[in-house]
Amino acid sequence: MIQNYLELVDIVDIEFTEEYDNMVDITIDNDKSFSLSNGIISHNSAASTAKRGFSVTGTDYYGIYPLKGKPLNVREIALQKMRDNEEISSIISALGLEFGKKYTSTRTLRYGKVVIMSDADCDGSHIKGLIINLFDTYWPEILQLDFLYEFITPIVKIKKGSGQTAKVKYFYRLVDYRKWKETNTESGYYIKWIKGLGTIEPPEAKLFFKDLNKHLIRFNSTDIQKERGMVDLAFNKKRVEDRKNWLLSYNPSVEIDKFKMKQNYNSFFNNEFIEFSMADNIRSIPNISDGLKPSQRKVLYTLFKRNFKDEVKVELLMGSILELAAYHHGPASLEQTIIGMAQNFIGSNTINLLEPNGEYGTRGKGGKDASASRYIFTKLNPITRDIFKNDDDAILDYLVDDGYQIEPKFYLPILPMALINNVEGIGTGWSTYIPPFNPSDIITYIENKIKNKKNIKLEPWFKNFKGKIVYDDLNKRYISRGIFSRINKTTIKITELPVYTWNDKYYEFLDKLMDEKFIKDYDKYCTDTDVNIDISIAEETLETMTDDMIIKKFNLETYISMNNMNLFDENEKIHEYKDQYEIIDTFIDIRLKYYDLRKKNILNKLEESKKFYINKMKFINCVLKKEIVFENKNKDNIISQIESRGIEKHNGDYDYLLNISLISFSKEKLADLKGLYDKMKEDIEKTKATSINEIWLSELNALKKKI
DNA sequence: CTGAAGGCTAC
DNA sequence: TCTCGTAGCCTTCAG
Repeated sequence: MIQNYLELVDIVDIEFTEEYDNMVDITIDNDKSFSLSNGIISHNSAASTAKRGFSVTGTDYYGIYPLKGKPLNVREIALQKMRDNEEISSIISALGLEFGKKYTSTRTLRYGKVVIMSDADCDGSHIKGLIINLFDTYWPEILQLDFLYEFITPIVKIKKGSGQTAKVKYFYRLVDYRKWKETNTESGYYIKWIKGLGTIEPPEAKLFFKDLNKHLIRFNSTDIQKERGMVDLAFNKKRVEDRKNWLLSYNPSVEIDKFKMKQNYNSFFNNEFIEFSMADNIRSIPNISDGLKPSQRKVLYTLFKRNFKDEVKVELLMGSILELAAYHHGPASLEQTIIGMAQNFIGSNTINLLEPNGEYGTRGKGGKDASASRYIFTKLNPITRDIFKNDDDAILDYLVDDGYQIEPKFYLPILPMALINNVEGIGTGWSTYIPPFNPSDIITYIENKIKNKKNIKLEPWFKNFKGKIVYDDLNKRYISRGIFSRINKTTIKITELPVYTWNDKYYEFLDKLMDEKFIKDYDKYCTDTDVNIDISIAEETLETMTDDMIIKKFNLETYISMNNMNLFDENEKIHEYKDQYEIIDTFIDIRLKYYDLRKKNILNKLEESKKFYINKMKFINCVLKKEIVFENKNKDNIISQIESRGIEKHNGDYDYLLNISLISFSKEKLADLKGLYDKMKEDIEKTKATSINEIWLSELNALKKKI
C-alpha cells in the first residue's frame, strides 16, 4: 500500500498558490513537544476518509468525531436543549470542555486542536459555521488560540491516461480550475467534480493526509470584536433584519480566495458562509416567472425532456433527474419534491403539474402518508403542457452544469403559477408564503387587464374546500373557516376543517378537549376527502355557546398571511410583493415581453424557411433553364455558378442544393415548392398580424376549457 | 408547522 | 445470528 501511495505522489502535481504554501506553519507529525492530540469533526463517511489518512499520520495524536448532518444552533437556546442534543454534548465531552471556563491554553483539553472536515460545498460551509458558533457561544476565548482548523479537499480532479503514467491534477478553487481550462490545449482529460468527501478515493485520502500541512487551514482571529459580531449576525435568531441587509450588500462577483486571505473568521463568514445563505434562498424561494424552485424546475425539465409515454416509477424518474438536470443532493428531498408536485388533496396543489398515480398522501396526514418512491408512479398532467407551452422552450435561458445543458433559469407558463399552487419556503433572512388563488379568476384578471377592462378582486381560493375564506380587515389577512352544525342539544357535527388543518392533528386536539373534560366524546366518519366528525358536549355547556364561541373553541379558523410574499424577480433579486395584484401585474408585464420574444423567434424561423424555399426554387429554375449546368463541372465550379445567380447559403453552405436528388429537377417539384412557399408566406403574414395579446388570449381560452 | 437541504440509527 | 435496505428521526432557516 505504501508503495502504491508513493507512486501516486510521484505522478501527482498539486496546484497551490505561493501564499497557500506559506500560510500553514504547524508541525504535527512526531512533534514530541506537541503533547495534545487533534480532533477531527466530520460526518461518518468522511470519518472513514480521515481514518485512511491516519495510516499516514498515525493514530497516536488523532481522534475523529463523526457528526450527523446539521449541528444544533446553540446561540440563545435553553441550556437544557443544548444538553439534550446528542451531537453537541458529545463534542463537548469528547474535547473535555468545561462550561464557564475562560481558556487561555488548550492544554487542559483532551484534544488540542479541532479540524472540521466537511464537504466542499455550501452546506459544508454551513456546518463549519455552526461548529464555530458552538465554540463562540460558550468559549469565545478558545477561538483566539491555535485551535480550530478546516481540512480542505479538492473540488475538481482531472486525469489523463491510466496506471503509473497517468497525469493527475487537483484543483482546490474554482478560479484555478477555470484558469487551467482556459489555457489548457491538451485534449483527453477526464474531468471529475468531487461533489463530497465520499467521492475521494482511498489512496487520495492518504495522499491528502501525507500533505497535511497543505490541507489544513487554520482559522485565524484578527479582529475579535468584528468576528464575534459576524458569528452573532449569522446565527442570532433575532437578527433576521441584519442578515437581510448583509445578504443584500453581497457582491458575488468577487472571487472567494481563502488561501490568499489566510482564513480568518471574518473572511470565512463574509466570503464563504454567505454563499450558503445565498444558496439557501435560491433553493427555497421561487421565481415570479414560473413560481418554481430550482429542484421543482429540474423535475419538470426532466419530464419535458424525457417525454415518457406512460407513467414512470418515481424512483426511476429520480434517476433521470440526476442525469438530465444534474441534481446534486440527497434522494430523500428529491423524492419529497416530486411527491409534493403531484399531490392534489385540499390544501396542496390547485393544479398538480404531475399526476399522483399511487398513494401520494391524504389531507388526513397533510400528505405525509405518501408511499415511498419505489411504489408510486407519475407522469406529466396533460394540462401542464397547456400552461408551460412548447412554443416557449426555444426562448428560455438554459443553465449549464459541467458543460451540459440543464433546466432553464425559469419557465414562462401562461399563468402566474406563484398564485396557483402554494408557495412556501424558508431561506436565510427571508422566507415566503403565498396562498393559492382560483385559476379561473386569474385567467379573467389577465383577460381584463389585456383588454383594459375594469378588473375583478382576487382572493385566496382552495380547490375543493367547502368552507369560507373571509378577509380580516383589522389584521390584513384572510381567515379560512371550517363548517359545523348543531345536530341536537348535545351534538355538533363538523363537516369541514379550515385549510392546513389535517384530520389527524385535529383528532389530537379533540383528545385534548376530552382530557380537559370540555367535550364528552367524538365520533369520526371522515373519508379520505370529506370531513365528518360528531362531537358530544354537555347540554348545559353547548346551550351557552354562540356560533362564534364554537368556532373559536374548536379551532375552526386558520389564518392566511399575506404579509410575507417573497419571490425572486426578473433581476434575480428577492422582492417582497405587497399584494396579489402586484404579483399578477408584474407577471403580466414579464409574460408579454416574452410573448414578444416568442413571436420574434417564430418569425425569424419562418423567414429563414421562406428564404430556404426561395433559394431552392431559384436553383431548380436555373437548372431547368440550363442557366446552371453541372455536366462535366467540378463542385467549385457549380458553387460559383450558384453564387453568380445570387442564391444564398443555408446553414453556412450550399449542401442543401447540392444534395437535391435528380428527380426533383422538374416543373412539378417546382410547383410543389411554390405551394410550400406560399403557405410559408401566409404563415408569416398571419403571425405578423396576430398581436401578442391575441396569442395569449387564445391560449388562455384553450386552457380555460380544460380547467 | 412548513420544505429543501445536511445526515445517521434502529428496525 | 448476521446482513441489507430504508423508515424515521434530528438538525437549519423565518414567521
